[in-house]
Amino acid sequence: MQSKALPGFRDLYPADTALLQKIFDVWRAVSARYGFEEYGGPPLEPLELYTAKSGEEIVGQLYHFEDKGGRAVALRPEMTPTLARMVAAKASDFKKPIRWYTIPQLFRYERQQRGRLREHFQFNLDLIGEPGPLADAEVIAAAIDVMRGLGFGPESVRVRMSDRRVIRALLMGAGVEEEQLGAAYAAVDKIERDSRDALTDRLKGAGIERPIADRVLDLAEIRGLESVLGALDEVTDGELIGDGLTECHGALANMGLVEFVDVDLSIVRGLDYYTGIVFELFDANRSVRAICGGGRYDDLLRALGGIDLPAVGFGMGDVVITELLRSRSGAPSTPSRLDVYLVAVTSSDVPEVLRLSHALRDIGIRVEYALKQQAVAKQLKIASVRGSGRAILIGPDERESGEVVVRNMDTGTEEQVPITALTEDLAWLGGRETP
RNA sequence: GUGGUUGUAGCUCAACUUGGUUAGAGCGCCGGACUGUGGCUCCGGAGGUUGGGGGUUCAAGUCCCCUCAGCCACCCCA
Repeated sequence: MQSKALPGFRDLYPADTALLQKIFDVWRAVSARYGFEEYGGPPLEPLELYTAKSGEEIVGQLYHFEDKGGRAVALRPEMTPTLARMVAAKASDFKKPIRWYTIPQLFRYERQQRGRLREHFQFNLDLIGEPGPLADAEVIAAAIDVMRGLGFGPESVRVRMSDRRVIRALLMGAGVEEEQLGAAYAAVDKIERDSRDALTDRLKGAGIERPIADRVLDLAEIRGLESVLGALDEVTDGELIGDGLTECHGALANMGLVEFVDVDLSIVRGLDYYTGIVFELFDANRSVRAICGGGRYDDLLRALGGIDLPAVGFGMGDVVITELLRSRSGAPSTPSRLDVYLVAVTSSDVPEVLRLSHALRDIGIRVEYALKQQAVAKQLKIASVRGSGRAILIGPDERESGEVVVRNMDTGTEEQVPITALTEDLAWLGGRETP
C-alpha cells in the first residue's frame, strides 16, 4: 500500500464529493424553507473554549497544539461554543428568535469505526431565544425534512424523543437522589444495549439499591406518549411536567410528521447540558449509529457566553447519512457532467471546435472536446462516458457546408444543424436544462 | 487509550488435503481490431515488495513475533 490519508480522514474523490454535495444541498434547502440563515466560524479555536466547561478530560479527544504565538489551540470538535460566543457578542443585534445553521468540518481525536471518523461535516441547526415547545417541534421537523429530502420515509427513519424534565421527575419520584441523577441517566441511556443485571450493578455502584434500581430500569422501558403521561400521573405535580412533550408531539402531528416520531424515555443524550426535550434520529433497522441528535439547552449559552437565552438545536453528521445512502441505493448514478462533446474529425477542424466550444460555454452550456487528435470513435466513446447528451461532429464536409452533425448520444439519431444556429436556438440540445 | 478480529492488483476474490518452483481471474484502466460514428464482441498491455519489518525453514502468501491499517466491542458521543 502506498500512502493514504491519515486514519479517520478521507480523500474525497469526485464521486464522493458529488454525494457530499447532494447532502449539503438538502441541508441548505431545508434550512432555507424554515427561514434559517447560514453562519460560519473559525476551524481553529483557543483550547480553553472547549476545556472551560467540559473539563480537562476532553483534551485527550481533541486535536490540539501550541501555535507559533504560544497559544494553546484546538481544531473545533463542535460548533456550539463558537455559536455561543457569536450570539453573546451581538445578542442585541438580532431579532429573536434567532434561526441559524452552519455546516462546519469538525475534528476529534479518537479511534475510528464505521460511521465515525476523526473528521466530519456536521449540519448544525439552532433556534435561539424561544423557550416554548413549538421551537422544539420546529427543529425536529427540520431534521425529519432533511431525511425526507434525501428520500427516507417513516419506514426507514425514526425520531426517538424524550424530555429531560420528564425523566428527571420520574426518576426522583422513584426515589433517586439529585446527585445520583447522572448515574441514573447513564443507566437509562444503556437500557437497550446492556443487560438489566449489568445495569443494576452499575446503579448499585452509584448508591442506587435494588428496589429503586428496578424502578429506574422500568422507567427506561416506557414507550409512547400515553404511557409517559400515565407514569407522570403517579408523581406529584407530574401532569404539568409532561406539557412540553405533549405540545411538541402535538405540533409534529399537526405538521403531518408524527408518523416519524416515537416517544422513548431511554433517550437521554450523553451531554449533561440538555435541559428539556431531547431527540435522536435512527435508521429504522439500526444498521448504523444515530443519524442525528439534539435537544433543548436553555442554560448553556449563559454558561458559555454569559448571555441568558434559551435554545434548541441539533447536529447531523455527513458520515452516517453517506453510509445509509450508499447501502440503500446501491451504485450512485453518475450524473450528466456535460451537455455536448465537440468532435473534431481532423486536426484542421480543431480551430472551429475551439471557436464553437467557447461560444457555447459563454452561454452556459457544458462543453468538452478532445485535447489531442483522436479517432472519431474514441472521441464519441469519451462523450458517452462523460454522460454527454449530444455530440457535435465537425469535419471538412461540415465546415464546407456550414451544417454540423448533432448526434443524440442516447438514441444514436443525428440531425443537420446550421453552425450559426447552434448558439441562437438551443432546440438541438433536446430540452436539456441550461442556465 | 484497552481488548478482539481481518489484511493478496484500483475493486471483488482465487492460489489442493498438511509450507513447494515464475501469485491468477473477473470488473475497471490503457491500447488495438475500427483512418468520419460510442455502448456489444474479440485481442493485447500496464498494474503486486501478498500492508510493513524481523524470525523459523533447503523453501513462507501460507508458520511465529513485532508493527501499521481496516472492522467490532469498550471508552466517548460535542
